[in-house]
Amino acid sequence: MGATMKDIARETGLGLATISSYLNGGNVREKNRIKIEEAIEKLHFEVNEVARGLKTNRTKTIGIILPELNNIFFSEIITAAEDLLRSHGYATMICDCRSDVKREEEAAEFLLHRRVDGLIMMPTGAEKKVFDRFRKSGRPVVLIDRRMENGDCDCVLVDNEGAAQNAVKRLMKKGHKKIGMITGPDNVYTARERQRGYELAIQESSKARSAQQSDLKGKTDRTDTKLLADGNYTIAGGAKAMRKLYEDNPDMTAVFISNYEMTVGAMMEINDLGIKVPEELSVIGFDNMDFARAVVPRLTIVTQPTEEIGQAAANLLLSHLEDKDETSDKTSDKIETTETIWLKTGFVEGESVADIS
Amino acid sequence: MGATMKDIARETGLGLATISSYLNGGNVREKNRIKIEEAIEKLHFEVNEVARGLKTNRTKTIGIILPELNNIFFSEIITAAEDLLRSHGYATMICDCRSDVKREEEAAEFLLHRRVDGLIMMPTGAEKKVFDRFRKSGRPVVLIDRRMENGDCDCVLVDNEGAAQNAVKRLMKKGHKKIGMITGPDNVYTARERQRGYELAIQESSKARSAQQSDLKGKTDRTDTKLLADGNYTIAGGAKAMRKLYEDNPDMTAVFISNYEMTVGAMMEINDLGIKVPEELSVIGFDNMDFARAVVPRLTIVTQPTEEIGQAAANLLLSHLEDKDETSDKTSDKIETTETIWLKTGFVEGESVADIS
DNA sequence: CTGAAAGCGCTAACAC
DNA sequence: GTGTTAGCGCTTTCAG
Repeated sequence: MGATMKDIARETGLGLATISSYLNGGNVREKNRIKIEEAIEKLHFEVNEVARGLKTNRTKTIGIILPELNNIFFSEIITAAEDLLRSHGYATMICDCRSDVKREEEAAEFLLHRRVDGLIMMPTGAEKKVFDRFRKSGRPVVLIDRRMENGDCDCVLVDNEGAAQNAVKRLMKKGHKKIGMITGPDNVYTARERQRGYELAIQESSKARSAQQSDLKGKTDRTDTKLLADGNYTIAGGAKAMRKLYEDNPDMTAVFISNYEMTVGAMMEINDLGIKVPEELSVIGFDNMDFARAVVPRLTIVTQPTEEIGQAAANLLLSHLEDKDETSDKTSDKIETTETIWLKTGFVEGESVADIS
Repeated sequence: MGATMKDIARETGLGLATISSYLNGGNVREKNRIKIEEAIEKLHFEVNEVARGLKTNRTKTIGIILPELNNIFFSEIITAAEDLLRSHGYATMICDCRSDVKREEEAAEFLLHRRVDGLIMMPTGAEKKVFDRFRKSGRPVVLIDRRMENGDCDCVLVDNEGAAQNAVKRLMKKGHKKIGMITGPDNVYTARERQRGYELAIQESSKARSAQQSDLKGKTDRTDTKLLADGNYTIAGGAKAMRKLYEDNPDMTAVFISNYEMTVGAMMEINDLGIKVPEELSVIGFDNMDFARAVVPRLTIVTQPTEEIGQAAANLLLSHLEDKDETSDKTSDKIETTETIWLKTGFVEGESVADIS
């Protein structure tokens, strides 16, 4: 098959070390450099990264485990991460676990055998032990989007709570008081955070009101559970939740939907019910600009900085990888502190929120 | 780090060949088998696929090059292919070339160095030489979606022409005569095919008509170019093309849009123009069920069997890979005939086509 | 069925 | 700087 270093050593009459040195950016005498380059050209030599990996115990490959590749939110993140990683010479092995915990574990096992140098993971339900074997063998792990329970692990997160709180506050500023929310499943980290943001906004406003109206003081206006409906982060769930909210709350003037799939579902249902947006109902959705722009009226949405998330994860990983290359083996098992990067969400105004103040 | 075969040989008192045989499914004496399994358990041994790859010259890794990971059509294909490949023990290295020919070449180079066993590629603009180096070194290549010009290469294609023709015919059956089409860029294979399907349908119907009306016989009714508008396969392009068609053809009653992005763009424009679908204009779009269902009225669309495309590509590749494992080295350079798999598109009825017959 | 030994293509001391 | 040498962890003859 392909020519090896030995071949080009023979061709040039030089030793293996010289060739290796050349290939790795070392100093080589000018005329030898030319000879080597000619031989490489002539023999179509290309380094065998597999052999190099065996020797250096570094595959220059990053594993990525995610719940669903076929999902705009994740694929945007991966695109950014893969791009950055590859520009640093790293390949990525992507494993889609279809939101299945068992498959997720298998994927981790698979990547472990492949000896990837590091792991980026958007956990489905993985327990700590799943990725702890990576870290025990000195390979860095970066979590995205969802935090582990006992999470002493690097991660890149978005301020879900703040984003939801902000969205709801904006509705309030436009005079909305009865605001519904379509929530995600309880067992998903981001879903809980977003719900908490909503609740904080509601509580804050009721506190402000009770401060003004002294007669109401002390009376705590808790979240009205009728205004919450679980949409399970799916299209069908979002549609069903929308209907429920609408039927249970005739006086609701606005709804906040906390992920993209549910936003699609809710819009379908809104259309089926013949509700006019924003005249009869104001809507704030989540993620995916394209969809928001294709709907009538254009949707006001919370956006997540997918590109930055992917880049942040890749950079975090790369910094660990490069650290390790520099420090000697003796210090490599020093206790590393974990880092959490928080990124801000965005907000894009459409025409789906009415001012009723 | 991890234990090696040597460690478990020492632990069990057996030779390396026995361990290797066990690991590769060979026959091992029962009591030795147990000893080996215990040692593996105790030492947490796991095969090093990198070393194995160096020895066998087979990395069990497939390279995938695609124009855009962040695209539902491609990501659905990849998801299916990756799934199947991984169930056969193959990892996938995905390279997103951002629809850039230069990046595409770099990706091929990159994967070549990584010694992937095969390549799945959805070409952006790659010339034959880009992947010919794979095939020269005996590694199979499967092309998806777009055919190469001088294409003696395995590929998985969809009957774009037939799909477009069928869509237009369905419009005709409902009484539509002035049917517009939003086309893709000339230099993309699928765009040309879809346009040809449209033209065939138009020509066929005019022939049928002229057969009935003898006075028109011989008068060839060619495609009316005013009814074609290039949308560049993008959202913005689709919107612009929609507007042009609408302005140029006051009597147009239906439009066929030939990819997903342009469908989104066209819908945006249709909404901006205040056109009522299907009362004033019938619409047939392309790809992406979710979008079709979220729009009012539900869109009638042509669908592509993305899952099957991915599976077909993976299977084609796997069949070559397994062939090679079985034949001896002497026969491995036999001339292989290339195979092309054609898949049928689907059609999902929505409520965006009116019967005006 | 099992053991010994060679070697895949590369890097990394170590001498010169 | 450059050549020599010894492996990285595995598979694979070849004997026994």
